Amino acid sequence: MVTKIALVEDNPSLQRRFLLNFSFFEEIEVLFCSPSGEQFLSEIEERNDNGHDLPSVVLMDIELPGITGIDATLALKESHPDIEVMMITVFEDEERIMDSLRSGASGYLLKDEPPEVIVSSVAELIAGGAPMTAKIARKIIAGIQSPEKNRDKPSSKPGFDLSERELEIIKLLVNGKSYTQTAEILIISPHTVKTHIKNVYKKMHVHSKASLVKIAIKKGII
Amino acid sequence: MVTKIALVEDNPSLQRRFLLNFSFFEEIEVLFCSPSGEQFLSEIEERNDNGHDLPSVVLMDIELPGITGIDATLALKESHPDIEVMMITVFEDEERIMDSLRSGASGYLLKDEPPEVIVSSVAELIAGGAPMTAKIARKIIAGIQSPEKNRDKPSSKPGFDLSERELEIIKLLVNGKSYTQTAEILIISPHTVKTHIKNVYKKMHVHSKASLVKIAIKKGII
DNA sequence: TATTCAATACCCCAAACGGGGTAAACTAAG
DNA sequence: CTTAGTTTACCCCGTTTGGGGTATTGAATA
Repeated sequence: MVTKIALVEDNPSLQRRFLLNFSFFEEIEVLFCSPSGEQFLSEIEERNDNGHDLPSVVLMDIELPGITGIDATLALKESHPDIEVMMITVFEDEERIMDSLRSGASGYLLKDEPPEVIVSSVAELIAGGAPMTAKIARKIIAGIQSPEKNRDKPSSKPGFDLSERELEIIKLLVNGKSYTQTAEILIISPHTVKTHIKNVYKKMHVHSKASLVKIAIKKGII
Repeated sequence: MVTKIALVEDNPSLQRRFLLNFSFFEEIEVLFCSPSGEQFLSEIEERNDNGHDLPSVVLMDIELPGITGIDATLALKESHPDIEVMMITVFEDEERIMDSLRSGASGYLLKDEPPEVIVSSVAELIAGGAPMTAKIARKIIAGIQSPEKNRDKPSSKPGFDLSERELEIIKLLVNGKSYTQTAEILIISPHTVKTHIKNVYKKMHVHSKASLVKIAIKKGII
């Protein structure tokens, strides 16, 4: 069975290296490769709308121009919870590992893993596993056992490149306020609130308040 | 300054004891006393709609007929985050204490506290404090330091006396589905989905999907 | 048996929401 | 000085949601 995957990687040479490596494995088909989280999410939306193939697995870099791979994962999982995400990155700090898993990634590998390991990890992921090295597994256990690092920050920072005003409006909406009520509280026109929300939806790649609330809570914008 | 409070207590003799005790303190005015969480929430909604006085502080029992005081607190905080809640109960298990605090209660006293302590705790609560006995404070620290008891159950059980079908529909809505999509997935009419949601809203005392999503996540109906 | 409850489905209607525009005023950065 | 970004505000449109009903069926229970 051929597994369709997508890459999110901004470094062109690494991108080429991945594509070359995967070309030797016929069980893997790379559908597309995006250089940023935003472009990746747009590509997914477009394919979804046009009825084109979607990947079963996404190999996601963390450090990217624009939104992080962690936020991109959060947004992807909101609209496509069935697509599996494996982080492939140079970072191995507890913080980013835990944030990735909380965002919905199921695997976590380092960039220097040999191609065979990455390919077999993709298979493991589809089989329902959670591929990662022993070293990373140990850090995850540590992360779970240190509650101070879990509390008060469900994920990382605000993220998604939102402006102050946008965050302010999100907080009110998440707390159950309508556009009209939010407008009254901030003493601006309801049209303005709507404009802000439209921009927020574009930035976060969501299409409803329910999804906004879910992601906002996960990211701790409570 | 007179502080307006409300009581939620089903035991009639305890109810009378509280009312009698508070009558000796002119800084406390008991607006009303409800024998169940549902009746309390309805009373709050009615007063809010009619422009009548709302309490600044609610003394909440946990064990109640119908929904628990913890769920009543969760629902109250969703619509009125400024109303302070102090649990007054016979329970002192870590589980219920933590659940109460997660639901939004700021104080936690035992029913055998002398009236002066309760009255001064109300003042402390309004001043921004978190009144509780040393014994309970110690249990809270323990609760925070035991992550196994935090994970996978943000609060207690489903709660709110929801039926299986209602829970099923809530899960879909919280995951971003519209009424129509939910109806298609469950192979029922969108009218039926709406009927269920109307019933859920009544049970949970919310009036929007955003609030539903928030409470559902807090209670782990994810 | 009678009654209650869960689940189903429809009616009506007004308000809220989501997405597509355009555009002005102001600030900050190049 | 020009460009980019933020905040403000309006237009259009169709869809979704929330709240008020009523009503039938089947299962469980008093």
